[in-house]
Amino acid sequence: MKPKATLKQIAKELNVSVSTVSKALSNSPEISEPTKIKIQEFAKLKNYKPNNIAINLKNRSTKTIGVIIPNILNPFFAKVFSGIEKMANEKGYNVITCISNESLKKEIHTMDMLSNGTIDGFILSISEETQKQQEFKHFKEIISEGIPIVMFDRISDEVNCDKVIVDDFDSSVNAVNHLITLGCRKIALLTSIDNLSVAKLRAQGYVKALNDNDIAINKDLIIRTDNPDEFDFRLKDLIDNQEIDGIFGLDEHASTMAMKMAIKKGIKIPEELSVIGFADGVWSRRLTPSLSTISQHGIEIGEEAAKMLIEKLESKDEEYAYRTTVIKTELRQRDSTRKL
Amino acid sequence: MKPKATLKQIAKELNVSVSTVSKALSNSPEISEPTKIKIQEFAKLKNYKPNNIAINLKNRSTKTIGVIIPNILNPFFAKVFSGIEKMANEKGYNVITCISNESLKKEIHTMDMLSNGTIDGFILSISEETQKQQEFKHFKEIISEGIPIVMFDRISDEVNCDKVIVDDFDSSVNAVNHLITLGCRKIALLTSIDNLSVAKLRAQGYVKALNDNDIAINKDLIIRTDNPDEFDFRLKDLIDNQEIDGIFGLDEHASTMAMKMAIKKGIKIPEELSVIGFADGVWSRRLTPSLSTISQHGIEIGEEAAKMLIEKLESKDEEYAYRTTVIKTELRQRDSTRKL
DNA sequence: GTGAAAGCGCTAACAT
DNA sequence: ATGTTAGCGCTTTCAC
Repeated sequence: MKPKATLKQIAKELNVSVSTVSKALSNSPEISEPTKIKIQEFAKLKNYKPNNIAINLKNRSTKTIGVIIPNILNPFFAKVFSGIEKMANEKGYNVITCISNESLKKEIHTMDMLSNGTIDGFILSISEETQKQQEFKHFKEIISEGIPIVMFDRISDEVNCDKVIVDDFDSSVNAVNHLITLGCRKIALLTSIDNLSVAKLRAQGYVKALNDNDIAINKDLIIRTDNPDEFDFRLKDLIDNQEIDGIFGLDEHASTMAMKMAIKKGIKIPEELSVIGFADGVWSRRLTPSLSTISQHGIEIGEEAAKMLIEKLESKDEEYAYRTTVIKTELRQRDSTRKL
Repeated sequence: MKPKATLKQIAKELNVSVSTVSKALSNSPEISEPTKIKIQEFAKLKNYKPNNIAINLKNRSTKTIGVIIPNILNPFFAKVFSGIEKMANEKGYNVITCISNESLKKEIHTMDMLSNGTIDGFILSISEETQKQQEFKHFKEIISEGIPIVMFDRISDEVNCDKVIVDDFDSSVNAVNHLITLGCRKIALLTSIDNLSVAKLRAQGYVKALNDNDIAINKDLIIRTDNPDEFDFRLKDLIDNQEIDGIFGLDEHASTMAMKMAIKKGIKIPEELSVIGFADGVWSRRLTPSLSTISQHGIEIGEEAAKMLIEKLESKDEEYAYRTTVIKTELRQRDSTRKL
């Protein structure tokens, strides 16, 4: 194992000063061609790589973004993450990733660990526990320390920062309207993530669409909980005892469990029951029948968030207004909904 | 936005020297109680956090692990990643993640970018392109620079380093034996990732199991390709024209597409056809019927890889033998295979 | 008990 | 064209 080459060593071996080496390697015109070439070749020979840590210390910037994701096993977050990583890389930034596991404590701990010079800014989606407890002090503190934050998907109006969101409300109105156009009148609203801000917005969209179409809200067709087990239990009851012709699922668990139970009961999809759900990733296509989805363009969300953060980091403006970008969803009609 | 507190500033404001502040904050017994308390309280007031970059420079260690993952949208890798992140965090390490996107060039570029002091070691799974081209020079170089690597899942025998793998061969023998026990005799072998080392091992297991049970290999029941479109095309042909009673899928695309096409053709699963596939994540449970899988314990793999790397980083032994850990898989019987 | 000084590896303003 | 110096923020040895 060769010892790592440093400017100092190279300088000594070549009998020049450290600054000469530094300048030669950065191709400064101050240095004469012959010495430049000599130094550059020697450096290559020694496999010299400038120590990034030293450069970071000097620049007081790390070109590194801290990303905090509630749960990487959720394909939506995986997509957003890959968008962030892609954009960051293009712009020459690295990405330190932490998974909050929906825990407020881990979120706070992570931000504390990284906000000491390790990263230049954060991109994050608020953990479930944080949203439940409405505890946002840690975000505000970080921002007041001059570290910019970009929030995506699960945001808080209480925190002043850049945001990238999905038009959850409009998407839902649109999706439920689509079900109604297909002839559905008894549309169930199902969610197992009711504690999240996005679920609330989506549920409001459902109400709006029904109202607009003069369809009465039937509470018996609505399951809103944040407990998957309770959800499954109530879902079974709903499928067994209620008559429905449409399902609007606010999360993947809700829509897929509903399809599974309906198929088990012998209900024909889409002939007797149309299903639309929020979902990401490749799996909705693999179901039989494939699931019609509201797709959230996670990669774009990630790219946009990274772009926003990097722009902020690289702008010298102290006065930089906070922006909120909305990424439109797309209704992907597959085989769980009838064709018009 | 408050200016960041540094030792120097605190020292000046308190009319003491930098080293006194440093010692006081690290609770050194050299400093008298009163000054210690004064300094510590003032530091807390100013929200002082020691600059990590400076500490890294001093220690010539970053407590950061570089992770390179071929594709985070694959739930297996997402699981491994979450295992790595969890263990790293417990041990006080951060994780810089890059996605190679199955590209050799990106893999090389990433390793080059990070091996300049940014990270202490790597955990990675080799990209598809790298495996195809059998190009491993960059790994060897990094190792010769003294930066340890732990490879997982997709590894190369050519590279000398710690490894964490799955017992792909044995798992396959076991899974195919299970199908045979269920009475299957015409078992299809399906894969759309045939270029990967793991697929080759899994295919060998299939052959072994058939041989052991004196079942002749029927080439018409085997699809091995690395092109999903070609796979789908050949799969349709196979389902339409061959008689099969079992399917062994080496990747998620293969098993799920096979189930989808079989259901479409009216074949009853599991009554007429049993399906087992390698798969991770929650989705195999959501299919109808739910898919019986060989589950790879991705989280454990990640945890083990992180543990290995950190042990290596923290051991002063120059002579540290390379280890290969095998994580056993588990056959999860669900509804796509008959019960005995 | 406190402080001065050196040094981690690098850059850049300022000599020579 | 090359070298000297200072400094990024911190720790640590050595003086006082």
